[in-house]
Amino acid sequence: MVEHSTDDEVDWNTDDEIDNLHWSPPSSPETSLGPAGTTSPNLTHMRISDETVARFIEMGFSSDMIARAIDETGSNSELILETLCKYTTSSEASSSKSKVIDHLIGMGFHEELVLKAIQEYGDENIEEETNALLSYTEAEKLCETDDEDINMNDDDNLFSLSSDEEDELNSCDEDKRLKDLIKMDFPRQEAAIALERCGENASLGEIVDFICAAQMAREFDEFFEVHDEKETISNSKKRRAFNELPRSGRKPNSAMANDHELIRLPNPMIGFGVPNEPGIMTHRPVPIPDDARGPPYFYYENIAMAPKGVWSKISSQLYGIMPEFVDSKFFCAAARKRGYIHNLPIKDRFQIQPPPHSTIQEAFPFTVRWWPSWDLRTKLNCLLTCIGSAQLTNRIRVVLEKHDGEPPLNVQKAVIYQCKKWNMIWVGENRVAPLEAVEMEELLGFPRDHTRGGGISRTDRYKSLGNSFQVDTVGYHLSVLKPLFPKGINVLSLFSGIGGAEVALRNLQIPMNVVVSVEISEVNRNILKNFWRQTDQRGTLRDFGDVRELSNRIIEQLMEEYGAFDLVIGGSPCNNLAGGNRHTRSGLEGEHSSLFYEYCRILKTVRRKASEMRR
DNA sequence: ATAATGATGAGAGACCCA
DNA sequence: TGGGTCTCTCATCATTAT
Repeated sequence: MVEHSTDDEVDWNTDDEIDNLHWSPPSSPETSLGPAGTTSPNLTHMRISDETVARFIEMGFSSDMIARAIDETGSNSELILETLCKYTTSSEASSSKSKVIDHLIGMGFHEELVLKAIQEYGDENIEEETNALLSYTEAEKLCETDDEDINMNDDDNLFSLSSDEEDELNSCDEDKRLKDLIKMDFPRQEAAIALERCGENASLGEIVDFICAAQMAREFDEFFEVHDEKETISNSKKRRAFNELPRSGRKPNSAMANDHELIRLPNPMIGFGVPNEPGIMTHRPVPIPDDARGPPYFYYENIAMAPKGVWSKISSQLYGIMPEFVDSKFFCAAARKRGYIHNLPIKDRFQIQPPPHSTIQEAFPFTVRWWPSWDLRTKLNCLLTCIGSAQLTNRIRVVLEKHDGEPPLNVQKAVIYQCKKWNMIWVGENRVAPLEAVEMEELLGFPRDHTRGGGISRTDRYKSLGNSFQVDTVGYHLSVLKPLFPKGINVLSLFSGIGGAEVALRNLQIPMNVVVSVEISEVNRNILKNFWRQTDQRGTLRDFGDVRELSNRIIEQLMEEYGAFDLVIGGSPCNNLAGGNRHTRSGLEGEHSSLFYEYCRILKTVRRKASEMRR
């Protein structure tokens, strides 16, 4: 056995094994490793006893919250309990005012309103602040509506609202169309909005269609009691505000030069809320525009950490709806930071039961025996498409075996760096290993062996899993569809992959009457077909290869054959957006990621055809 | 011919501290 | 508040093995 080394004695730069293999992180290895990002303190290694932790868990607090409370208060169990209670009652886990501000701004509220709310309610209670902000927003909407109502009453000519001379030139034609619509018994206000939204070139039929779609959408919203009718006029203003106003002046951003670089990620990344965490919202801070309301509903997904400007561009192409950024670490034991743009209601979401294990140790109990006390991870990083090499795990074993007992800090740091980088877990004494595919399936919420067999190679299996949805996260968002479609749902699933959307709907027990799936990979299509057969689905599964070959005509034919789609769901390729891509991170216009525009094309075709069918 | 393997950083947000 | 540092990221490609 090699003699124990001190930190000073170990020189990684002169160690042939280490130096040649680029073990150490690029920055200074002397800095202490602290829990950050997706990692949090391992409860079993904290200063308080396991019994105390177990007692808190029995009391219903999540391990994440407990870890955070310990972080903040130290080892005094009474203080920890007090802090935990504060979390649950005050809905605020962060003591930092700036974090609160960032979080609220990340939700989509304007900074001015956030500061006002903080001033009135302090920075301790996000729930009250959220309510206050919603009140402000509602009040603002009412003012805007009133203003426009007054203007409209003051002058019968709708276009006297605008000082823009160009509008006035067109006012005669639009005025005639407005009168036509009123004669058709449409409310004046709705007709005016429709005229404004559809533009001067829209036919009367298209405007009528717009109004019908808006009315139908409102009926759904009323069902969920999430929408105030008076907000309609202000939507376009809200959208402009969302896209154009600086979202915070507190943190100057060099990239704020244009409109497409203003969307910021919320911290914590919980979107409109996640189970077991404070801050669940029942109203969107920025309402969905009339022309984007469902049905049909749509749900779009891509990576959160896309290059600057990408999400603004995506949002602008999808009716200006604000993305909901969620990290799946709040749903399972692995991080997955993603943005979702959808027009689903957000009230009364529920989690698929049973929920997944929330820590690595709970998900993979066999690792606990081998997990060293100096590896504080409780959550894995994002599951990617590649795994760590066998050689790397061997090097780690060899180096650790040189040290009897706990290795020196710099060795620990180097090992942890590699474990985090390659998402490896402890499977034996001094032995780490990348996740097995079946373990990734479990973390992502798929049935065991969902991707196993049927002709897929091991490499492709990892690739498919790395590209997939986290089922529980998506399922939580889709759960609101369950009461809406008790008799089943027609789904258009684009970029289906291994069928994350389908698995989520199945877990939610929402019957799938028809699923039209579009997926370029044959092995992935086969995986979905196998799932369909294996789960005894009664509905119809149709599959297509390339989205570019799904012409508008084919879409219309499918809708005539099966009826309108109720949900269009999919995440377009992220290859050209992902941070791990060294070669072709060319942004949304890249070879693969530009297929996003196919999603938009298909969605618009589906919505247009659906409205025609309604008529 | 197909599958497995290992080498290949930059970009951007989070965090820390003066 | 701003600058420095830490941290993480739905990957691609050439080479080697099967």
